[in-house]
Amino acid sequence: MAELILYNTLTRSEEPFQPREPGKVTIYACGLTPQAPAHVGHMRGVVVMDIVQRWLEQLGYAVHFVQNFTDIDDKIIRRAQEEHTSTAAVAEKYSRMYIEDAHALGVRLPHFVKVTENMDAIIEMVQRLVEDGYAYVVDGDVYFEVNKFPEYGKLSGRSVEEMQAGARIEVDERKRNPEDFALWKAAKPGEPAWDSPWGKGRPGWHIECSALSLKYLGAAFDIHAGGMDLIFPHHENEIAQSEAYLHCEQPFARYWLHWGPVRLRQEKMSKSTGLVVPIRELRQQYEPAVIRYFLLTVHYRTPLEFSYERLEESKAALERIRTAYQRAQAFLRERGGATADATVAEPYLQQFREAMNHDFNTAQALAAVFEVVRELNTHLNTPELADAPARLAGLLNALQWMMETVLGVALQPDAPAQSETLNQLMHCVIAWRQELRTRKLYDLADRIRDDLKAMGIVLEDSPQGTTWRIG
RNA sequence: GGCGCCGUGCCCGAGUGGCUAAGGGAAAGGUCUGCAAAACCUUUAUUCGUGGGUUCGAUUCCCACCGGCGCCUCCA
Repeated sequence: MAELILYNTLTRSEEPFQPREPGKVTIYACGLTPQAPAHVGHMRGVVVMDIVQRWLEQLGYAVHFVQNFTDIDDKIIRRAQEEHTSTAAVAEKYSRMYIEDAHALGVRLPHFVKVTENMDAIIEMVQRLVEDGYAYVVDGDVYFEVNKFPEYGKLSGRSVEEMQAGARIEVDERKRNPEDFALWKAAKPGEPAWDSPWGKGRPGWHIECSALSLKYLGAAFDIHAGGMDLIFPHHENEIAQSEAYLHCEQPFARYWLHWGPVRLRQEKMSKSTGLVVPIRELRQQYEPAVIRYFLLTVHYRTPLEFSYERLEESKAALERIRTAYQRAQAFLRERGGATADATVAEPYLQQFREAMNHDFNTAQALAAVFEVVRELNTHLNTPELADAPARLAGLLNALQWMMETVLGVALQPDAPAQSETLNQLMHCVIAWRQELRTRKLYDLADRIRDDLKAMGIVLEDSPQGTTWRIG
């Protein structure tokens, strides 16, 4: 196994990755509250985690990846009231949409878990925190007492004193310290509620991720991931309550991975500001592969500025990769295939692996992809080298592995599937048109080309013959 | 106010204490070609926000300043 380096928010440095258990990786990512259609910012996280999972698998690990749905909270309750339906129906509706969007982007779905289906684990955890003196009960609410956990602030790099200095938290008289946070909230009339030792209520936001990750992955699982905006307070609180629960004998998670925000007009894309591009909407305009490519052009921790100009650039860049891929495929098809020889591709594969091993640097990995593309095109342009189809096949395999297997970007556009019949038909059409060109009947030859173009089939003439591709 | 991140060519965006500062998009010129498209080659940063410092040597480390952003409240 190659040495994977990843950036750990907890230590603010890059570290060699060593899993809890050899050969196995456990990952937990905070999912979303399904109460509105997902936007591009959500999808960035989804795609980043998909890449992480894919690359770990390429390194030979068995990956167990769990993600939650916060299917009960204030916003869902409000939404249910607005839509005159139940909270369960709201959560179900938007969870489905989310899964559908993720699936469309070529994401391999994680093991989803829901809060409402794991109430027992949550209550058990809160109960133990109360028993152990880390939490206290007030009027049916349960709060975690931050002062009981001396390491509070270690993830986000802030201290309780600092936070009190800049206090903007509204003071709740019933809390012992302003920073204390709710583990359990007493039910208000008309709200969905669950029985607990403290009366009817529902979990606070932070406790669910701790309870679910510990239940499904166990203490000291490998990677805990989420958007950067979750570092404080969400992940800070998760650490406090989880490590308190574990009696500070084990760390909660070994590595903390956070992806950067997507911005729109210099501001974070977020529902609260209304600056949002729903992924549904974007999917109407761009095929999933282009959206995915766009998300991968920047390192995952860097903020990504959303713009249609950038998407157009991504589209053009992907087009370049696909053209080379299809030209090479067509060439090999004509030769009846070849045994792959990977020696030409190996330096680029090496470059690609190094980039991915360095904290999943997809932007850098794409440079290797384009080196392969150039090499492929050069081979195709040079008849004497083109006599080495084995090397072409090797490059083609490398390209396919990089783009499709690892990055998950489809090299065949969403178009009618290429069938053997279509291949044969195109073979004939090209032969007929060649005959016309030989007889200098260019009007007819051009008309064939134009008509096919209108159907989405591109013909390209070169000294080595005519090739076709869908595009 | 506190904590943290960032500022690289026309645009986007990797990166490193010293090797030609990746790659993509765009533009211009060339090659190929019946034309078109694609492709290939060349050109667009003696320079990496500004000013100091450390060092034999800094875009890369430290400090200050300017500019942008994130978090401190729900947030992917």
